[in-house]
Amino acid sequence: MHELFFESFNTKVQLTKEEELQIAKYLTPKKLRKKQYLLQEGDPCKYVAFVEKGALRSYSVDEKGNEHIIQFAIEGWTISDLYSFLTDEPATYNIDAIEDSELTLISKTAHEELLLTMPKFETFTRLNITGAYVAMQKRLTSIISSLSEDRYESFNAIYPDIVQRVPQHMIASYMGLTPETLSRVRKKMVGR
Amino acid sequence: MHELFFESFNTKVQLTKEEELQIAKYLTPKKLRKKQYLLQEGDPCKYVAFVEKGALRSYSVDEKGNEHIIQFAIEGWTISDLYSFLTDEPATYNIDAIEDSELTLISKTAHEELLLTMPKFETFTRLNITGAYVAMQKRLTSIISSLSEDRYESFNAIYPDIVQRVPQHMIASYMGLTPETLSRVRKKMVGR
DNA sequence: AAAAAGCATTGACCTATGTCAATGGAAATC
DNA sequence: GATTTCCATTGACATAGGTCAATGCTTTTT
Repeated sequence: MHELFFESFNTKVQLTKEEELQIAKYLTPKKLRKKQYLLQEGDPCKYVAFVEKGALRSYSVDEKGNEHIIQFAIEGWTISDLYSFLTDEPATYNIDAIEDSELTLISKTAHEELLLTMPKFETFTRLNITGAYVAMQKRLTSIISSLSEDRYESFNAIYPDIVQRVPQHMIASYMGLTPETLSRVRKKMVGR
Repeated sequence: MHELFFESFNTKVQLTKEEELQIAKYLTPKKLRKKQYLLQEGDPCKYVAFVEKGALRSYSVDEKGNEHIIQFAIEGWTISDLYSFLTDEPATYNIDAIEDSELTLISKTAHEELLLTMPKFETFTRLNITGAYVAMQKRLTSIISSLSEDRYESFNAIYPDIVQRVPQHMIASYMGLTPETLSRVRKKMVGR
């Protein structure tokens, strides 16, 4: 239990066995079946979830009922509605499982206590959020400056595993395109 | 010197006078004239800059020579090419001054030493990056799910000061639109 | 095994945004 | 104060992407 979580932790900040045990007390394992929600829009987000196994997505739903995928998370990734988690405001995103999944949950109180008592946890958190920030900035840059064709190509190059595991219309949603448009973009690319 | 920097620091993490003096040793003031570069694409990003006065932008330039603004930074904000700063890779963004500006710079070595020696600096850094992450996620969400008209309206509501100070074509660039399109969007909005 | 649901593709058509060029005014520079 | 540069706007036209509807295939459910 929590194997991958600690593996990931140790590659960023090295822990002793005692520290691992100390942190483990604050962690909750959770299994989620495909399509089950971890979080629904309007509820406060109570957890940060680390994916041990499976795949999840966070997404918003607009007035017309269209879903817009904000983030995918597969093994080794973290997912949450961070704004809601930090402020206790109602979540603006939904999070659900794309595949049957196993998670390591960190509750808000656990998160706060760990930050106060374990400097290494704060470092781990800082490195995680920094990495997420840099990744998101790259995504933003490509959205405002690249053609959809190039964006799909680079998504394929960076996340081939996600392309394999996730239905194409979700990739389209993540890219801010309709499924039809992504289908046509792909068709155009085959030629070359 | 560094007044605003410490004011901002203290609202996030309270410092003693001694700690302020300790940190101040690592800070460098810098003035930048309008249009001067703080960073040019290709150079390694050596600083994180806190804006004491003035306004800056970071932007990328695509193959066609079009500029795409990634971020604005006015008084109290921080700007950098974080990926380049952390990895020493060549910067992919340019940063320049939109107005004559005064900055507080933190060099890479200063940043590293402060993180190692001052837990409060790590907390400050973590809170900053977390806030920046949440803000950027909101921007991303609105780009992939809102009409340009709504996006401009909400940009106006959130950053009225930037709209006042920055030429409209830069707002367009930030929104991923051409100046012509933003001009038309605005025209359509006047009616209502 | 049969039925239902989910998914990718395609066509016809529509809308938003981009491109290019011209204009006039404002601001910066000399 | 004159000149130049920068900037926002507008028109005509081109293109990317969205919408709606139909089809056939695959996966899931019963």
